[in-house]
Amino acid sequence: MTWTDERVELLKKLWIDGLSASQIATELGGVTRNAVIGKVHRLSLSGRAKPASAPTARARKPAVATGRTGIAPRGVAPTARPLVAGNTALKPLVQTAPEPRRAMRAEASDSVVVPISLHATILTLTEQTCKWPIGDPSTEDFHFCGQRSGSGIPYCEYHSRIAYQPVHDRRRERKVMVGA
DNA sequence: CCCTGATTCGC
DNA sequence: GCGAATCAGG
Repeated sequence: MTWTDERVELLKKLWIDGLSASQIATELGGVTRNAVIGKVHRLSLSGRAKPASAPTARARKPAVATGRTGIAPRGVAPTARPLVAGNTALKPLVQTAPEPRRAMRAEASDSVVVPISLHATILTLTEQTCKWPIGDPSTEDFHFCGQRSGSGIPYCEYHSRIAYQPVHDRRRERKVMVGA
């Protein structure tokens, strides 16, 4: 894949919007997150909202006897305000989020431990983190479970039990949904 | 483990 | 210029 003007523009937009490198890579397609990060640096777009943090010295190699000696100073000028982004992206998703209905009357104390919330936000969710909504979407404390979920499964083991309540709730019908 | 971004350096 | 490999941190 080549970095066409359009792709670069989209990259800039998404990066500024606060998406992670991997998310952008997925969005663009044909590139890895490393490619995205590399490009971001070449474009000097790095450090998008770092008010103040320790310089955290970083060096990949022990710097053996190679020719390099000095460390290129990296002047990071904190200028623009953070401008926090992301809130708007939460709305649409929330509406689609499943309702945690009180279906779990059985305490589900089988063997599954009630997961403690990791306070995952829309930005920290991935394809393998539990997307079970917790709290009131209209309030600040709203978040997602965030537990590790199985590959491709949207919820952790605990919430999957709640989400996928078997229809045969001891009723006479036994339309087993086999197949998958 | 999974994920983040940062950096280096062979290509 | 590009980005895999690697690092450091959460």
